[in-house]
Amino acid sequence: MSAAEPNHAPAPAERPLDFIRQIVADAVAAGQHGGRVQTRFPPEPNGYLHIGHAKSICLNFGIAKEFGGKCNLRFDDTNPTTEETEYVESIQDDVRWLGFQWDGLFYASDYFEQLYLWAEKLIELGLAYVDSQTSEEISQQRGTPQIPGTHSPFRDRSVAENLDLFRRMRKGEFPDGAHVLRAKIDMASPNFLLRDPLLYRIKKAHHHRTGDTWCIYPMYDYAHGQSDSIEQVTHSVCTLEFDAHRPLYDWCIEKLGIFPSRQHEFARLNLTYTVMSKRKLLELVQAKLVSGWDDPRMPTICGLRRRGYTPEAIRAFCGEIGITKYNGLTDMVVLENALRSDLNKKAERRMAVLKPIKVVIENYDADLTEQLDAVNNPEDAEAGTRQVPFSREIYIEQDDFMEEPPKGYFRLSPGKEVRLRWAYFIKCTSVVKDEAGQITEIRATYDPATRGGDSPDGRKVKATIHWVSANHSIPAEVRLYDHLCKIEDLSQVPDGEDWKNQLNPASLTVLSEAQLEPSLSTFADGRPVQFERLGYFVADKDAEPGKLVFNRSVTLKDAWAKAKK
RNA sequence: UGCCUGGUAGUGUAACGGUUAGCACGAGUGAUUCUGAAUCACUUAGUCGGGGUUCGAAUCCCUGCCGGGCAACCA
Repeated sequence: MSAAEPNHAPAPAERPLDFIRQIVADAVAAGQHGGRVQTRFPPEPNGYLHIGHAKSICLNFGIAKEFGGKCNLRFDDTNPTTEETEYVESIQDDVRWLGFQWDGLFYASDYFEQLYLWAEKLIELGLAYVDSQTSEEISQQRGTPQIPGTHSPFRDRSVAENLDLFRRMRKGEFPDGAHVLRAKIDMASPNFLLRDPLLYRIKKAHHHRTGDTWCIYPMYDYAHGQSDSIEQVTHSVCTLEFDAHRPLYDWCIEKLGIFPSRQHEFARLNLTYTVMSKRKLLELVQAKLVSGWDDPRMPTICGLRRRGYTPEAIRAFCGEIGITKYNGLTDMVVLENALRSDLNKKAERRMAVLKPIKVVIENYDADLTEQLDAVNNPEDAEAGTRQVPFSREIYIEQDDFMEEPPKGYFRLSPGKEVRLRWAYFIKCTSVVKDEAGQITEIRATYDPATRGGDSPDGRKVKATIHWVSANHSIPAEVRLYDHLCKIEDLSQVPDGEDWKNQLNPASLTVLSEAQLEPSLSTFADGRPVQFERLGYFVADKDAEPGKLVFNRSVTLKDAWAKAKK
């Protein structure tokens, strides 16, 4: 590292370099590849991106940016049976939305011809052969961790025969599964991936980009490193499970004598109370246990976006969690705090009553409506003020009234006085109940001298509560979200047990009776907003004319809720 | 049982053989407050165990324990 030249050094990073960035910094300092840095983000278009991908995106694009390099977006589309254009498009949307712009946009399928030619080269070098066994036979010969594998009876076919068969595989002369191309490495290697790994398989499937041009497709291990090499990727960053693949990655590049991209592995992100596997997320979508990939409970980028997460919050989160090889479990509150911290600065405040109960202010003129000034964002003077209508009948939150308050309860109760935010002090005089004994209405009086919320006599109230004017408020549906899963660590679900049993049945609560202050109608455009004392919210796309729908992005911290536990 | 990896407060991380082992989140206490929010201050708590090497070890070596990964014609 060069703390060497303090004079014209850029602002020092607040954080020390993570081990990947350190590797890059060392390479640059050593003048490797002339100091050029090239990374890539290589998703397979077989699902939507999730927050774990965001970690990788921030890393790869971040490195390129910080070291004056470039980062490509490359679709790893070597398996036509699982990949779709829908995913290609969503991935591009999500990467852009996160705030990154790729330099090159590529597909592994762009390289099929080159990859094929290199496969012929491996055959000619005697390093690859066509195996005509079934997958079961090949699998059985692979051996076990303790027992070496055994050679395929086809392992010593001549170069000419291999070449002929491989070319005919390409031409489509054989059905799926009839032959595969394998590398000839070492059936006794302790690393299974070197026990003559498959390079190509026959798949007479329609590819989302190459159509029916090909009927043989390269395997990941054969395609990935060579694609990196073609793009002159200097640092190929991937997750830990590919660690064991590195020797094969290096083997291909070395035998082919092509640009030496190098692979480095970091730990993937795990978050509490959610799932982070494309397979499981797809399962949720297909089983309709969520409304889609963008269900706000999903940890997908589009789900988080719909939930009200901002790119800034996600990027800040990714910067906070660090990059290591330790396979940990990050607490969901870290993500939530990243959002709170971003939105606290930029979300305007409004009042909304989620579970309303009516309050009648007995000494307030029934014909009167006042417009009261309210601050839009105490954290941002630029946000200005607005006017909120006040009248004799208002709604407050059911949770803000208790007929028999427990110790430590500051809010409204019989005989107690609270402040209505930006309005008046009110004191509860009585309650009205129905036959069942349910409170249907709260009666109160207000103190005209406290207009605006300040008491001239200096008397204090313990609580300030939010409210809306019953005659002016607009109804809305509000959706509250909780953890997708009941348990913290989904990886602890034993094999053979359905992980879906751990889904949280209370992950979605729909409140259809909410009442909003009138100015909230202008938030239908999707700007984030804080409902005072409740949390951050965002309008949902399900809204229709006359029917607003808001999603709760995240609650505010709530010391009272915590105290009650 | 083989190979590869990893193990620092509750959680996520920093330390590059040389500080009283730092930071963030959480938790707790207090101040402040027209959001039980935010903000501010303080407190809490850690090098997986055992051996070695060294003047000095979280760091290097050995060993044990624990976690993760690896035997798809998936990526």
